[in-house]
Amino acid sequence: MKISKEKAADNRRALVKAAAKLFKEKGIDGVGVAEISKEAGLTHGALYAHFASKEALAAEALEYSLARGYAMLTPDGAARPVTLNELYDYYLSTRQRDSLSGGCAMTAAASEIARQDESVSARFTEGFMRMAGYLEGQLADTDSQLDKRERALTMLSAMIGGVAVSRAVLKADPALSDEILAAMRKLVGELSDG
Amino acid sequence: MKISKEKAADNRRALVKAAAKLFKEKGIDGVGVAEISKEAGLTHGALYAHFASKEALAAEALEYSLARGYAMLTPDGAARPVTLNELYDYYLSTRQRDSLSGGCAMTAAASEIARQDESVSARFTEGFMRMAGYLEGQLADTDSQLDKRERALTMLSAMIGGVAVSRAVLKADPALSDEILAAMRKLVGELSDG
DNA sequence: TGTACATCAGTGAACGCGCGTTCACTGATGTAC
DNA sequence: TGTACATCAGTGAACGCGCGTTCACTGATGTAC
Repeated sequence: MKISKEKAADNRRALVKAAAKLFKEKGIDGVGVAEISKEAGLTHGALYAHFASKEALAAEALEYSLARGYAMLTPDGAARPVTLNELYDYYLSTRQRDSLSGGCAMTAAASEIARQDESVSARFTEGFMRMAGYLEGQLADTDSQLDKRERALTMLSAMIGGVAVSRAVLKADPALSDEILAAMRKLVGELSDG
Repeated sequence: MKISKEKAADNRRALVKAAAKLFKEKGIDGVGVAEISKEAGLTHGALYAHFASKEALAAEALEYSLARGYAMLTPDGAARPVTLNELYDYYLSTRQRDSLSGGCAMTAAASEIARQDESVSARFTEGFMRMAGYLEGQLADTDSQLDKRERALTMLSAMIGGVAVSRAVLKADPALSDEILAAMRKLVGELSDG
């Protein structure tokens, strides 16, 4: 049956949201279109009325996740201003580590992006630079040998790596996992405001 | 036909080596047992004479990769002693970034490990701590607020994240990719010897 | 405003394909005599 | 040392299954008159 334009737009959004959640949780290769459609309350056929392919959906889902993440962590989108220390606390919290589906898409996808093609890499790069640019603008002067842009790029990469490693060791050594998050929190604090 | 014990052991090693290479290149979910067997010059049936499952092979392949990486980057195994600066130069080189199959397994697998089960997480954790322990022992005193262990854990996580991000943005922005590696090299240098 | 009908989002069966795993079989190896 | 035979690594067909994608069909929406 045909559906109203409004409802169809809702369904499209539901597909992107479901894909964003499941790709972070299980990886792009780890989820099928059937599961994504089901999560969105549709059948897999409907997915192809909105997206040319699974890959096109992946690119849009990544864009959605990164936009959500940016809005959550910066004053532009947040209900109230977020300080850099609050951003670090959140990003390097056990809460964000423990929620693959709710956490940052850059961490969840980091090592997988290199294997996807350029449309996905482009979305990742935009999201990464948007966040790095924001960070750079907020950083204080320190006596580091690195300038603000260098610090912003390395801090964001380091946090992504820190959470990824923290997640990777979690099952085998939870105490080490916590220790890595805490140490990384100290490091970015030091890099942020000397 | 039956094969000599020596040849069978060779074949087993070839399977582990092929799996290590292909898992790094395409991810664990991204390669099939048929492709691994073919790369090793065997059929998929032979794989099951040596390993209980694809997952058991994955755990052993990860262990193999990490042992190789450790041997390459530390004096214990290397033909000649390797200094910390040489280790950083190698790890954060475009050469290692550009070779998924030849590079470090921790970077290639980082965000995928969290989705595998405990046998894989355990191998990752062992490899990570072995390298972090070596790094800690080699670090100089600095005026950082972080002690040596904290610096070793964060430096290794940061390098893993740096290479992963550098790879993720490579297709979309090669200059940025180089910039991230160079900035991370400066950061670990600063953390290493003040 | 009421009626006729074209549109098209969504359904679900079907496509070919590759997945991980199993298993009956092969035949050189390696052992027992 | 030579012969008979048990072993078992490796082969390749077959298993059920889920993958991404296509397509004929449905029927409420939304438009034209």
